[in-house]
Amino acid sequence: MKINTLKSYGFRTDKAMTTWIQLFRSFNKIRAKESIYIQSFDLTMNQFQVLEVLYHRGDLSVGAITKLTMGTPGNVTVVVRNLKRDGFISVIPHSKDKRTSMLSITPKGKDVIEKLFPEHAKNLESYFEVLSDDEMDTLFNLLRKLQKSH
Amino acid sequence: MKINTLKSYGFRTDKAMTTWIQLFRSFNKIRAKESIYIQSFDLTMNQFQVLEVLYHRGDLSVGAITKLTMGTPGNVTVVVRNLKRDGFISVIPHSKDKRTSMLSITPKGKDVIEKLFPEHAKNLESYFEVLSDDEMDTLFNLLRKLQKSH
DNA sequence: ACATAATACTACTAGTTAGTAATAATGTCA
DNA sequence: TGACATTATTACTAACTAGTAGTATTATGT
Repeated sequence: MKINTLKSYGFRTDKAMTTWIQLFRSFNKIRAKESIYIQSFDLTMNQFQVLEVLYHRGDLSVGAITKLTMGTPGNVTVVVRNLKRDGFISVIPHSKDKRTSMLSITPKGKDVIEKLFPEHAKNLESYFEVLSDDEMDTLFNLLRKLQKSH
Repeated sequence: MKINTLKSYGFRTDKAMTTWIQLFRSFNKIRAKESIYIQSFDLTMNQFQVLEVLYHRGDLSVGAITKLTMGTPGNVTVVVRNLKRDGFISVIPHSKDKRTSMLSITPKGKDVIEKLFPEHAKNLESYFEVLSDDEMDTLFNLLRKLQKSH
């Protein structure tokens, strides 16, 4: 058993790495908790995300969902297939462009989102409880700056 | 096509939700980019994470890796199986406790980490380029506070 | 008409989860 | 104390979901 000393890669690099680790942990902890809540409604996080975007934005193509959920066309296809199978969404063929079609949330899909969303929102609020209003604003702005820069 | 108005769930709840979205986007963008780099060495992000922790911390059990990588015993088992198959790690049985064993990085595994890590670190640095030293400190502290509170 | 672009799918591999098996540690009582 | 039962720990398996690379189909531009 040998411990390799964690060598330094320079001031800014080390700073970026430790910040990245905190970002990773924060994201993971919150997502893991919400995942458990969402699964009590028999949805995976990916399925929830697709359903939620269809609920809030209206009918969308696979491509549009891909962009909004930051997925890839391949995995959205799979998630959509499972949502169709379970009756949460339906497909409306496009009249002109035969490559694409619109996906639409069904009453069953709407129902489950309406049931789970308010508590989902409350859960998120509770995870951020430790931060003051100002701190949350600062965090929001820094993350936004980070995220927009690439 | 019907747009459901995004209703408000209250000041703090809305704030938490928008901050969560930024956290999600920041994490995803960085992870997606690094994933492409890591894959050019024929490793998935999960495989890289396990290998990296074995490189930096020395031999570990599945349970220890699970904690350090925030995974679950089941998925670490699978990742470890693939790393074994590809010759990146080897298994040392525990003398006393027959339930567990130690995992150890092989020379081949060490080699690939040493090849990819310096540029990985530089990549991370570049993603955080847009933030000043002070901003990065603030971001680090806020994320740490968030992450430790649950 | 031909080349290029856009769209989403399929097939394959990896990851995730719930449930379980194996082993070890602890408790109970004669 | 020793035998047995109970509980805890550890990690695996099986079944399902997600992710990726490559491809087929349709549309658009020249």
